[in-house]
Amino acid sequence: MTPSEQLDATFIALADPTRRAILARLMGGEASVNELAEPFSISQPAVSKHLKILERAGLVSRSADGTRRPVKIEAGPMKEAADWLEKYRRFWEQSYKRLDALLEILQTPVNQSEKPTPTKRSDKDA
Amino acid sequence: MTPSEQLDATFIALADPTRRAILARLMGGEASVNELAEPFSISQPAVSKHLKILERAGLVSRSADGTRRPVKIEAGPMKEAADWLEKYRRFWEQSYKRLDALLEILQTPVNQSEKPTPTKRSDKDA
DNA sequence: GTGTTATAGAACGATTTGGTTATGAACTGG
DNA sequence: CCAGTTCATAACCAAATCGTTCTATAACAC
Repeated sequence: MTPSEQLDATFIALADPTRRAILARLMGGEASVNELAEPFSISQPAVSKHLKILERAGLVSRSADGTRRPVKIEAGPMKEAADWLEKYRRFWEQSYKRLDALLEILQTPVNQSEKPTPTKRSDKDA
Repeated sequence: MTPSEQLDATFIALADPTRRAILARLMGGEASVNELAEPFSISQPAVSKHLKILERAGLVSRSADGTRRPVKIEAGPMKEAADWLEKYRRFWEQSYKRLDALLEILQTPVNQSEKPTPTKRSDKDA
């Protein structure tokens, strides 16, 4: 899986409220499929499908334990997604800094700065 | 739009490599639709659709300028998504700490705890 | 064994996505 | 006014999502 495909799978997995709720639930510890299905008022096969999408992204793992398949949260891919977003956090922080700088410049008395559009006025003035 | 729907829209928007590339391109400054379409070898209407999804998530904004509709990146929703992921970053950092603590506990002489699978470790270690 | 429980999978349907081409609307410039 | 540019929209298609119900598998309990 390429890094881009990994990001695809992770963001797709996070783009559903049921799956985010499943992850939130799993932060409290492992859970079986039926335990996960109960509070969501959706059928068990629907939860199995969500788990497959989460598994595809590497966000959860399962361990066979008899008939149970306890689901456990995995952090790795989420960190990659967070790192990706971090790049943009830096960008918009820079933007705010640039905006601050611009506001400061706009408050200084602007007398003789550069002309934005140097229209070729040749004979009338200057 | 509820916060959950906002997160849905944001993660959906980020779950496509073309849209992530568009955002990356926009970090270099505003761009017109055709400028965005060119490097991706997809049609202009396809880019318009991607922009609509990005706009729905509030990740980009457009300003009417004649026939041009320059596209600009917006930081707000991305920050919300990053904050959401941050919660999980804290979780897995805690997990690592708990793992460290567990490993430490496991190295202390365990005498009388419950044993689910009492492997025959009778006299050597402990 | 039989029966129950836990889970996966097949089959189906409605909706959404991501792409296309063709067309229409709005502004620009001669 | 006419022509060209920029962009959005409509119509369409293939594939994926998200849900359902029904069934099959696998392990446990009796």
